[in-house]
Amino acid sequence: MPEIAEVETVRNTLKRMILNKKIKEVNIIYSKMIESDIDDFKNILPGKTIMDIKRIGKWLIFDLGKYYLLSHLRMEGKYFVKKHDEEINKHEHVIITFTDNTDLRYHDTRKFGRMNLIKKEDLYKVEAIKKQGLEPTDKNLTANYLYEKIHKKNLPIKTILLDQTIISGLGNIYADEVLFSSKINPLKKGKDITLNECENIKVSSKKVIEEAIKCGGTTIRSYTSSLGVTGRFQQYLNVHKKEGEKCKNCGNIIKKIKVGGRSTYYCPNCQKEDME
DNA sequence: AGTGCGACCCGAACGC
DNA sequence: TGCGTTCGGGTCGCAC
Repeated sequence: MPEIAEVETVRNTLKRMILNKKIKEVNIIYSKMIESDIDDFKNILPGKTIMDIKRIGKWLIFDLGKYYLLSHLRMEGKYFVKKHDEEINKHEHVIITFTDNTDLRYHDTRKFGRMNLIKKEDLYKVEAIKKQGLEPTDKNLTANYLYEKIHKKNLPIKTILLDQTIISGLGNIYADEVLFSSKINPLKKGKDITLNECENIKVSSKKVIEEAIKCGGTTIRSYTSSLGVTGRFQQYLNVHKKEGEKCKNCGNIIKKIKVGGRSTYYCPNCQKEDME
């Protein structure tokens, strides 16, 4: 599933492929994908040039000059660059055609992804963007910042790590990996997390995300990043999707549980419940 | 305010 | 084998 490392990989790949291309026309096949006005989307995009591609948390941001096109891939969103005359795949929902007759095609089997065309000055009026917390690589992400955000919360730390308003960009895969690396039980409540553990979470999230970005992200289940790029990080996963396998650290069997409705993998020995 | 949970989707995995 | 059912996963919105 696209988490911060996957989105970053998509961003870098797309920058190489479509930067400076000029939009000729837009074909919206599945209109629920577009959160902003559909007519604006069709009318404003033609003539615009892809000036830059940025990212905030898991949001991909196409810089079009006066406008930003925001794109959230949710679980299975991908981009492909194809020739305009290639047959349209049934999971391709939005097609942006450039003046050189290549397409940027948004592909999403689950149709969960969303796009939003906004004026640049309105970026921080978008609620989801405004609320984004600090990224794992942000220098301002400190143990104290985390401690302040979570020490009154009664929620399991796993659930807290998925909250984008605290740390931005972690999803279900990396949250499990960060907790394993921090040796914290996923069910431990926010209010029971010590400052020292916050330091471990900070260090681990930075390490896990930087490694994952270096590998081009994780390819798991149906998720492959765009353009045939296959992430290599899955071979470095320690717990996620490893139920029944031996912990690489201690040899105990990795367990799978549900936390806040989400599948959660952990080592019951390395991440004991009563450990501080 | 904080928390919990269903809805959104549909391919894959599972159960019989 | 074939069919019906359940699951998963990020985020939002609503209920408590």
